[in-house]
Amino acid sequence: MEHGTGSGSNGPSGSIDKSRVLDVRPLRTLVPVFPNPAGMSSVSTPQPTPFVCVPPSGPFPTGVQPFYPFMAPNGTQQTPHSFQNDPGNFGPGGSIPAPVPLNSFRTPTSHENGGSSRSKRASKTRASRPVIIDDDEYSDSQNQSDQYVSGFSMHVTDAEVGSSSRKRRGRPLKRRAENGNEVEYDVESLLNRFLTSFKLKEFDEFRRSSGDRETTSTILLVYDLLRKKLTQLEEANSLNIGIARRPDLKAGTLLMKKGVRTNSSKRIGHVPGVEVGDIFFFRMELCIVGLHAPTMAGIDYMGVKITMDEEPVALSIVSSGGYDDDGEAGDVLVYSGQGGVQRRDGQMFDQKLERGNLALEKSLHRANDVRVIRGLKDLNGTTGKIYVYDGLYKIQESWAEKNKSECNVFKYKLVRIPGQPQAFSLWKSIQQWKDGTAAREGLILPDLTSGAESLPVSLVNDVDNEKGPAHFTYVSTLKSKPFPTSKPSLGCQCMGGCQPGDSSCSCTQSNDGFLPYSSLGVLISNNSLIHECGLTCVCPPNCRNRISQTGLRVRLEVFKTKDRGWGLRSWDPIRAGGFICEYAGEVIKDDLGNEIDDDYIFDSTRSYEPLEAVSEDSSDSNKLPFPIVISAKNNGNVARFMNHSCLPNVHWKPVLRESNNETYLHIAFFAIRHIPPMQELTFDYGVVASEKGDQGKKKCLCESVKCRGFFY
DNA sequence: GAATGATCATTTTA
DNA sequence: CTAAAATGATCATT
Repeated sequence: MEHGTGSGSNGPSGSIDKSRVLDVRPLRTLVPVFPNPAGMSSVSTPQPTPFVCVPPSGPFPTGVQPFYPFMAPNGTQQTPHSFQNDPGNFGPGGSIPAPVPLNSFRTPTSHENGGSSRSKRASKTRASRPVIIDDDEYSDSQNQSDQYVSGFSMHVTDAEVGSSSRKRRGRPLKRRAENGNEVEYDVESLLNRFLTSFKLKEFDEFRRSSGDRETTSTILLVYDLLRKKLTQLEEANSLNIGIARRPDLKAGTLLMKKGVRTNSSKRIGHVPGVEVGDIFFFRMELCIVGLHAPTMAGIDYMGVKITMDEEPVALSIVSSGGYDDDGEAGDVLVYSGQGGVQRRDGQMFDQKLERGNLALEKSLHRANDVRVIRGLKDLNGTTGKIYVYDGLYKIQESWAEKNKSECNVFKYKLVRIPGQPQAFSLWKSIQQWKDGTAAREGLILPDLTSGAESLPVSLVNDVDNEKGPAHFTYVSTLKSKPFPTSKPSLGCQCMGGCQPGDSSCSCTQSNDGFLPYSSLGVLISNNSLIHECGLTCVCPPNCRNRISQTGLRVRLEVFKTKDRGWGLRSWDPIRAGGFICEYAGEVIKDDLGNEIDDDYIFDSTRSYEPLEAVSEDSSDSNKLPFPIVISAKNNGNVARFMNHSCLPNVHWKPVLRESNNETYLHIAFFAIRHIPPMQELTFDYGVVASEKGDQGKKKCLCESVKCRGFFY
């Protein structure tokens, strides 16, 4: 059966000439199907697209056949195993197969009502369902309903509405409903506050269906805020519940329901507002920016009209990173199809050529671009994944293999389109620098801190001959002078480290009742001041509330920039809220009125644009208690190399550590957004009060869209 | 046929 | 390790 699939009916040559397939570029002719904002090609950006508007000469020009499964484009047989066992998908005896009929794929309606109308309907469905719980359940779950009061619940929960078999009996319980509504209002109003302050209330249909850089970054920021807030609330409540919840999904659902998403109209090729190399930490993040719509499935696809018929084409895949064998350069990916395993009992079946598998097969023959998102193990977190957008690939071939259970599994070989910025391959290089199998080009010093930090910091120059920055003494922490406190602090008594939801922890209380860091050590507090545990606290050094005291957590490198002197960047990915470093140096007195002539100054008294328009502070105690000016000219750490940007990816927070009658103030830097490896770390130096005139003003080279043109 | 409701498939996350 | 989660495609029904 190796033959017969192609020859007779496949046109003159009997095999597909790959170059011709590529030459035809069938999908270019489909451009009208994917309306895009002017100037935004839906197809691979680096490719020249001179004939975008050429009318189609037909859906299947000569030499390009309709779909034959498992025929490689070059005509070699890629069908090692028999498929005729599956009469549903293949024609008898290996003749022309009959895949799932194309008309079974629903026509996507015009893009404007495609996504949004459906989601409207979904929410209507939910809202209209009665929430009725019988008396027994109510009394049984008295405790639970108390949790709703103290904790949070978005609405009177999908879980109850969706899965309870008891929901139709009994009368609605007012009290329960009220409780639920009250709580719903809390999260609802929280969300509304976010949306208002980020001006997402009047999020228009255009930005919803097609994004841009600012839109995606705002949406991701709001998602992160919301997710963190839900995490915080949930953790504080976990003593009561003790069940794992999914703040990532809940935050996503809330935003989706509000229509706060972008690129909701599906498209082939790049997604506006998402750049090759961007990283994500949750599948939901991929959904809300439209990079990959399914929340769980690994293959995203859409129906594409081809004259009368419609066929699915693949849009993007998320590789889980488990069993992919990639090429040496990281530009090849072998992807396994979906299905074939019963989730309940783990029983395996042959995979079927339907859904995503069929779409990939079609995309192989249509030669359209497929976005690839690489899922990698997060070495920092224990279980988490990092998703790297690795740009566009083309499917080169497909075949089927038998797995251990003797079931057919589809395999798709994807090859990265050349000319795109480095993404996944960069990760591979970095790994090699770390394990010593490859040398970092331009390396001057393996560790400029000479062991002063917990991790080495490389000094690298791959742009010119400068051998390093001017001499300074590396110190890992601020020589902070204690400030007297009004109230003596005894410190907390958390022997095993501070835990969320512990109302007896005095450090938690100082932070408005919530620990400012998540279990992964990521900043989740929005307060403008962080109270960490101090000398008199009994908790151990690895306490979650001592993040800024525990030294570097990411592998940094000081590097020579093209035009801004030395800069700082990270070999490791940093998630939003991740701790980077503190600002070390000497606290300098400015009250003598001395002019500070120093390029290594941190000055908390400058005015800063608030990062979050939403202030969570409940009291004045969370305001910066005293101004601080730090010089890192003679003594400093990596922070002194961080350049200014008007659109920064790092921000600072004042951190207080109290002990007895003294308070130590430190300045800690955290990631504003997810930062991919090797992206320069920058923060906003702030603006000097106007009465000081233009002194110290410098021309800004940050090149961001928000650039003020100068900095201090 | 169109509109709607119900179910299913997917796999990540804690 | 297991359970639970959300979306969108598909199926079923009106």
